[in-house]
Amino acid sequence: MRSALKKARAAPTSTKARILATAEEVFASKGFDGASTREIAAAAAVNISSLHYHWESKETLYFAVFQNVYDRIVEALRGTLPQPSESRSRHEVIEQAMGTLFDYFAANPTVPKLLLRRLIENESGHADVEQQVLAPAWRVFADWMRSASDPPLAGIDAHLFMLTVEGVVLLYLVDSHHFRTVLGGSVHDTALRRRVRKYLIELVPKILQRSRTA
Amino acid sequence: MRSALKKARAAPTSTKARILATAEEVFASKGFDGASTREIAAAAAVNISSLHYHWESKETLYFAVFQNVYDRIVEALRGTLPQPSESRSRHEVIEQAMGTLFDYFAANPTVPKLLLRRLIENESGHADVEQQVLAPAWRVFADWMRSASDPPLAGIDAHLFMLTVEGVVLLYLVDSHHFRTVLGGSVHDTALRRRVRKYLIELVPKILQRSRTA
DNA sequence: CCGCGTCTTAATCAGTTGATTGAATCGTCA
DNA sequence: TGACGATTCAATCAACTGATTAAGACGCGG
Repeated sequence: MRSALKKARAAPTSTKARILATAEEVFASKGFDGASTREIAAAAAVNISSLHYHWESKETLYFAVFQNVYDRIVEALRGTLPQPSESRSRHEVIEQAMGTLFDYFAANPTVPKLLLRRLIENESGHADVEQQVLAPAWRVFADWMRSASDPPLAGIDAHLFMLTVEGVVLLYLVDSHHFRTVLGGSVHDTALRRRVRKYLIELVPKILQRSRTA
Repeated sequence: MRSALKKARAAPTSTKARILATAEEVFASKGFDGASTREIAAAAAVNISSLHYHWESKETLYFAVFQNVYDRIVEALRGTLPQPSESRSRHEVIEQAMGTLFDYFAANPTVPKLLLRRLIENESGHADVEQQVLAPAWRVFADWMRSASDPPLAGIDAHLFMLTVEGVVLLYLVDSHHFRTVLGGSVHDTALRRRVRKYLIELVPKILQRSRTA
């Protein structure tokens, strides 16, 4: 698991960055309640006091992890987000966004796990993190979708579409035993990953089609 | 939250059943690590000793909850599962299964939360529960899909299709703050639920279409 | 060399956790 | 009445939790 992280991003230099990266891994695999500060510190080869030196509490560290994750997602998606003066075709934009999202999640296996975890947590107290970082990028895309007036985008509910895409990509990259059983292998195996990636990208135009019965 | 449960199934009579139902709610909203046996017992208005009288440990209770949930899902889906001598059209079967699944999850809000939680947990130790209860029903459907040789099902990867359906339905019914923000309301509001339900059912034939670029 | 930010060490705090004990109580069925 | 399963009660156990304290050590720029 350490190797996957190294491949995805540069090894953290400072102690603070190393704790943050380790906390991301532990929180992703065990959740907030399942992970203990002592375990995180131990996994990062760092004293617990160092952890509390940089962050006020476990909760602070937890949301620092998410802040960091969201920043990286937005950065990864920045190139694919449509600009006001945009020449690419809709299909190009959407397929590229889907592909980028998929590749990023595949290269950073902790991210889909964390996002899915956050999706189930229901304390609305800390919704700010998503609101401030993720929502703006999301809104750009939704506005762009709505403004495209000719088929095949017209008549499609932008909200439902994007939640579907978001959800499907997320789900396929949570490498659970259930998915491994059904798919007959890990999504992080090269061959299978390519197949799933192709499937998901080809899924987008299908979803965007008008319903025949509507 | 208690009212939704009452609507979905009859109020549990025995103490054991009441503990099980309460544990399902608490585990669904707080997860295994986040829930304490004391809290479950208190919520069920029962002494902790009663809990340990019926179940050996917290973990035993946890998987008893899942055993129960899986049984109910299979039972709810039983009527929609295609029989060997089946006269209904493919579209009918699939749309009915999708609708049934959606309605059951909507009426039992704890279920999608639990399933999604279980999807992230990565200790493969207790995969047996799913293997024994859920996998058989799943296999019936997959075999049936594969055996349907004429379009529009031919050429579609049954595994990827079913995981997609499974995932999308699950995700839409986890009533997270994120989804509430994006959708502008709870999925458990009647009007919105109807819209999402229609969208999802109409999604199925789209997904099943052959890719134009394939 | 001094000072400052970083980090370590070790000890300790009160609270919660899952689990167990042994005795007492309740209802019901024979 | 008696026996038995179900349930309660109060107390206790060791282990772990997040967090804090105070003292010291390291390295680096001024």
